[in-house]
Amino acid sequence: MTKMEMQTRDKVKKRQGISLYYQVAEVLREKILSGHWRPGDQIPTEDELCELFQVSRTTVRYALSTLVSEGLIYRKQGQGTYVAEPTLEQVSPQLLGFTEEMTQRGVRPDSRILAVEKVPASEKVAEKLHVQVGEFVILIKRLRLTDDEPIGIQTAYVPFAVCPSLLNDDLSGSLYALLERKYQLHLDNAKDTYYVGMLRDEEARLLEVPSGSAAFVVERITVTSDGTPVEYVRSFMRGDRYKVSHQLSRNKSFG
Amino acid sequence: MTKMEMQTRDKVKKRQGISLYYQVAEVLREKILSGHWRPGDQIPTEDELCELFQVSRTTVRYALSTLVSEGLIYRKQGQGTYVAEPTLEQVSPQLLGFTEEMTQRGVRPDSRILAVEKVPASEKVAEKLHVQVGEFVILIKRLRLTDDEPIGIQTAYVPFAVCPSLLNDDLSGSLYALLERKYQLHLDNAKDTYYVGMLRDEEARLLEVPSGSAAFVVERITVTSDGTPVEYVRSFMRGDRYKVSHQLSRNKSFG
DNA sequence: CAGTGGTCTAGACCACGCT
DNA sequence: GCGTGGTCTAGACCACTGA
Repeated sequence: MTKMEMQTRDKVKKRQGISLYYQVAEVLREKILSGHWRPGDQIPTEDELCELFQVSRTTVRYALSTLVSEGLIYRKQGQGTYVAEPTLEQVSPQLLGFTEEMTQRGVRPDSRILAVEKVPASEKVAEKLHVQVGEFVILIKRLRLTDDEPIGIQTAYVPFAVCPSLLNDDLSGSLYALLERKYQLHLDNAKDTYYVGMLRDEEARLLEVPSGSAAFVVERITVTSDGTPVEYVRSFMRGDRYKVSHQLSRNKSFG
Repeated sequence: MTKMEMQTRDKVKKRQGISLYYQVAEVLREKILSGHWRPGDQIPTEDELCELFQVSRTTVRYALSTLVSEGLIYRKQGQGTYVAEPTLEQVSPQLLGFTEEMTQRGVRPDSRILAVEKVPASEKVAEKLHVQVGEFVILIKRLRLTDDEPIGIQTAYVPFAVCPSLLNDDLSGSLYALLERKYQLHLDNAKDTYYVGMLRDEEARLLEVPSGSAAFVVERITVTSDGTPVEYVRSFMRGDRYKVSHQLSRNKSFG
């Protein structure tokens, strides 16, 4: 397998507050998800990446570590770093955001922001997030895409008190990355509920399916290590294209 | 919360081939698991750990990163590093049959047998059960009810070789109970896949919903402890009444 | 403001897998 | 031997938190 070349000398420099390792990871992630680099390919060595991006080896290694943890690449000591096989289906009961889930499935996630607003919590949202009715929450409504095809519409609610400046953040990417990286929240677990729903006219139009089509609905409440709910999200996924798998075990833990 | 002190100046030096960061992590892990440091406690700062172990900050941070990924500690920028709450029940979702699941949900399960036959495995069934195409399997098709209301139609396939006399058994109750008690199979785990499907005329009639209604489809492959698939079941549940919940947990690796 | 973790540099030497 | 990733140093500056 030939080593992959970087075509462009990608500039990664002090782009307003984005860390270098994050930018490096971004570029490499794109190479992989776009199919520019394919599973099994060896990517440039760490020294080459240092040269290409004009950053230190520590920075390159930190970027690579994040990609390893995402399952996109793996390292072989004494040999090189390689593009991993895409994980076919999400089987582990691991809590992943949309961006992370799709990356792990080996498709390229994207999103279009439909709405970002500060709104008073409805009764339902208040109950889910353990806040008072009328208390401010941030609503984030996004159209989600995989490989440029619309796959679902997600409406997330985050307590305003938890991250007041979220309104100013770039919400086109991973919300979880923001919550963890910028707001230092320690997401711990979530409860997912799956059921069948119906798409209304506008939703169907956005998802490019006939009005009245069935949707695979996912409701999730995400809580941090100290038990605080930080996100309630309802996702209407295209019923014809989305599925979820889980591993269940019989063992009643300790008979 | 008072900052925890290190009592001993733990030696971490070139212990034959064990890396420094690993030794540092080992010592800290022991402090936490032994209860010497308790959840919520702040551990020594990175600079203090450098001093204590006489290693560089990079090494300390790498050690801490491994503990973060293990969920033992978490960091708060500008504040410190703290011992995490132990993860309460990281038990993966429990594998239950229909009868067990509904009993646990507090409703009365019942079923009507629609068909029990010995049939040759189709290509799809053969693949799922790891048998040869055409090899005999037992098909069990049942209408499932809760509190006397039809809720779903289940079609299960069990390799004939696994329990040849299943045809003579009473299949109106729990199949899992039969497999475990009578056939001494040790059911271990299953993979569930959920997606949206469509009900055909006859299925809709049995479920007492309009033809063409959406169904919540569950596909399950159940395997025993030795990895043998013993059941492949596809369930068309009423989309208007059935939902499934799962607990997911975050296990960040890096960041 | 001082103190914390977050990011980053420019080196160094080691352990490993190949030829 | 040579090139790879693995480990490690001794600094530096930044961003965030709390008093």
